[in-house]
Amino acid sequence: MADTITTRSKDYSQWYIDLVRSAKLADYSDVRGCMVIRPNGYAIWEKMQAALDRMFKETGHVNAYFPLFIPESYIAREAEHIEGFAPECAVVTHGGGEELAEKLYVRPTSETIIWASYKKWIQSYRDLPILINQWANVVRWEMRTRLFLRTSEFLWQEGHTAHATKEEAAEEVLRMISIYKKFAEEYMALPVIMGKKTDSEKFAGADETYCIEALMQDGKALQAGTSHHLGQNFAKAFDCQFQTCEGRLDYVWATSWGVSTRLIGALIMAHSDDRGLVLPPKLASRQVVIIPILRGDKAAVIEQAEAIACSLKKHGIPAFVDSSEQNSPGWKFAEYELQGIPLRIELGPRDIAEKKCIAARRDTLEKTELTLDDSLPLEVSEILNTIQQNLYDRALLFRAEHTVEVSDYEEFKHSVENGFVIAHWDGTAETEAKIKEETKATIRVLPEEDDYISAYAMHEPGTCIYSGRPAARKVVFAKAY
RNA sequence: CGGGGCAUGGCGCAGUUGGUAGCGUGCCUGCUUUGGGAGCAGGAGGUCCCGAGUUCGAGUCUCGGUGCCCCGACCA
Repeated sequence: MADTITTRSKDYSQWYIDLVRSAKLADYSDVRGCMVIRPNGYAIWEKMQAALDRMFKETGHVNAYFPLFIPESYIAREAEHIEGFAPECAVVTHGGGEELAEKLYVRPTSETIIWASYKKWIQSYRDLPILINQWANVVRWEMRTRLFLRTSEFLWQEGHTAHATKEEAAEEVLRMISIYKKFAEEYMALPVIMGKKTDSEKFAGADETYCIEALMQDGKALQAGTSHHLGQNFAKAFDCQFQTCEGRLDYVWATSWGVSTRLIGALIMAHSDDRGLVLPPKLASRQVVIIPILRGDKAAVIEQAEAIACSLKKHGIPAFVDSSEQNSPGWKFAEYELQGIPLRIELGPRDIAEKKCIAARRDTLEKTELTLDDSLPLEVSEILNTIQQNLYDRALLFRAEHTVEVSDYEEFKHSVENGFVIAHWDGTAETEAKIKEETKATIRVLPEEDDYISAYAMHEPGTCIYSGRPAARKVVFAKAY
């Protein structure tokens, strides 16, 4: 018997772990809370990186790299920042066998070390804006970890920009959260709600935090990306002033934004099923697997399979043939379904005689016949597009079916177990905290998208779900990862 | 940091009142197979987490460590 995965209905959390490990995406390491990202998992990250990196560059950003180690004094510069991050930092106290004069923090995020450089680089408004992104690893000493979703070390990208005006920084914050939304929806086939965080859910050191929130199959929300307006907080902490075009001195305005390997977790939990991973074609490094049925004239079957792979590759579709005789076709079907290859083509002597092949979709498990002629690459390409679209539509439908609007607190408590709950909030941190304490649900997002706002009449005044006081607007609640 | 659980071939597990360490799967060799995780035969692979103790004898009992996983509080 091969690996079996716990079903989602039996134990969602165990299903997730089983899937990650049996699809060979990641493995536990001997270091507490740290994981090994295996080639199958890393390939997804590389596809994500490629798409995001292109979008960043198209909007004028450049890549750079800053040190892994941050002097303790830097971390301590910004009050909220150190309060938020210091408790979960790994700290280096020795180097070269000697105790260090100043402790070095392994970066939990790089605002401080980057702003130490920006201070040196910025004198005039002519030096602005600075639009830098960094691909890096960061470390946060988490209490409890989960593969991809929360590990002590993780991979991410962090953009850090510097601007002459508050407005320009605000535009950047929105530009980047919009890119994240576009990426989530177009590449990950993952519908997300874009909007603002409440003050208590904000990034440590930010004036405003924007986020994209996604819904997983178990009804829990996952923050998939964030973009922060840092105001002048870090510029002030690092004494970073510039001369404006009017000749005045002013502090620089800052943003930072990031997504991490957590996106891989989001991808898994949004689309996959009890047979294993389901990958959107745009993030699959291998989109088509061709499985020859080796009987009769084996060489002829393999030759035909290779020919198909070759013609697909010529049309930009990454395809490969598994002609090994060590495993049966049935084994291969199951294995590549587990790995989430979007499309499988089965090809045997019977098919070749009839000039056709079988195509099996991973998302629906449907099998269809395709004709073996020059139109094949085009047909395959269309199926892949259909799969990509279907995954998005399916996830969007799921979200719609798991979003409810409530005005009664008892109903709220019940509904919040199943997905997003839209309700009126009086705008106070006290109410937010009480609700979290009683239900473990948090305010995920104050939506900023017109479509979403009008669909749920988010700006309609009403009565707070908890306090009964007047509420200016509705917000989106959920239990979160 | 609180509560629970686990530690035995690569992986998953069993191991009775303390008495020669086993099963499934995977791996290697060969043959037969191949349209939904193939069959037969042969084979390799173990400081039973670490340390002390009890005992003629400890995977098993006692004490002390360590590590990991799960459930909560913190978090992308």
